[in-house]
Amino acid sequence: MANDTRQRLLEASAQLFREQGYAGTGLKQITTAGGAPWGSLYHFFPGGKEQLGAEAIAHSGARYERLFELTFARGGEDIVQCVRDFFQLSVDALEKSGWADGCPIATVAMEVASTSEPLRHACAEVFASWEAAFARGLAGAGIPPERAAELATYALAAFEGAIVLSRTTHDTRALRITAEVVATTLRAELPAA
Amino acid sequence: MANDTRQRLLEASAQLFREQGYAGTGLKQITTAGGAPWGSLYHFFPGGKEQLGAEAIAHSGARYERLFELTFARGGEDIVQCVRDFFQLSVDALEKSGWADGCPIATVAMEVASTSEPLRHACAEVFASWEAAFARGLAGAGIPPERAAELATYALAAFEGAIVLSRTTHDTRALRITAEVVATTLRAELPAA
DNA sequence: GTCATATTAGATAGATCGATCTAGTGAGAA
DNA sequence: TTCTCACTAGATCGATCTATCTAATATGAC
Repeated sequence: MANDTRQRLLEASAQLFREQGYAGTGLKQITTAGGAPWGSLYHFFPGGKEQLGAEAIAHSGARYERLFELTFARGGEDIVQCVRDFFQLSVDALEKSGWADGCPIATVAMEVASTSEPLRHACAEVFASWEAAFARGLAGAGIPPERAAELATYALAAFEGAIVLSRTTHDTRALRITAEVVATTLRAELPAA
Repeated sequence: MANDTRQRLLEASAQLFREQGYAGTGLKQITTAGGAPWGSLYHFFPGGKEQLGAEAIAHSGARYERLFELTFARGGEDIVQCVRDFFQLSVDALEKSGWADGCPIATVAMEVASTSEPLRHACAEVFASWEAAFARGLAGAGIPPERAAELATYALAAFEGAIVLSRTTHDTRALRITAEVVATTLRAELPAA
């Protein structure tokens, strides 16, 4: 068909929501950024802004999950180094984008937690998928599954919070420090080699 | 004077920004929630929404900093228990408020990081003040000042991220797990008793 | 080629946004 | 009292928001 308008709208939405949040991004801005005609927006997303939001969250979530798995797969056995690598990806992304590209959904997640149940739920599912991917990596390194799930939640929380701090302060210090402490903490949980 | 209109506007702003974010909160909603006449808003805050936002951030930040210091003071020597207590405060606040009261400024911080330099700076200052308060507590427990500053950044990041997860999932699990891991990590850094 | 459908085009509605303005009210100072 | 000034009241402005609507135009099936 050679028509990727829908995809462009989705990616423009994901990028803008990531930077400016949900309420702070207008549909007009999305169509402009996506190079899509206004009429197409409600054609592809008849549910309006909320549908666009939900799909953008899921889209960003799935892409980031692949990044998780790719990082863990590339790291092989050394799970601690994988964690460090993943933090480093965010360091690079923040610096490269001028502190715009933090977590793809955290901004929206906080905004909509008390204002839109469908969007909150979409965010919760994404976080759960990331936690699961993280937990698989930790379990693969020999940590008992139940403990791996707990540590995945912890590591994800530390990661998200470090992004909040680094993006706000325009300084990667929080991400770098948090990466080291989390890496050390996780190493201590690994089974004796 | 017996006129606390300005204060009511400030507190209503702080509460609404905390729940719904900056862009998602209208000035009309603020005056209504604060029981203040529309005309008063631009009388007390001639700088408009941005001034109101900056002052609300500083207001929330100072109040939360006192909560930090109060928790640390009450805990006496046992810094690890202080950390646990502080996480517990958030657990209680989230449950009591129906998952509305998370971090007082995180939602706004993420939103404005790429859209308003004055507001971003206000958030950065608040985070710095919390880190400093945290670091004082850790240093008071015998951790070398430089390391205390690092651990404060780490603990604050973990705390913020856990709030993001708990508020989004409507489950205090992330906060509870993160509190335990962080507490264990910090205990290992304390000088031998 | 013809027809049905998918997509685009963009005007428009109706609401709400932040901000400004003038007029009015009220309490305390002189 | 009378004056002054902090504060309130709320209409109003232009911009922007989401959403809907009708036409026009492509596109692919047959």
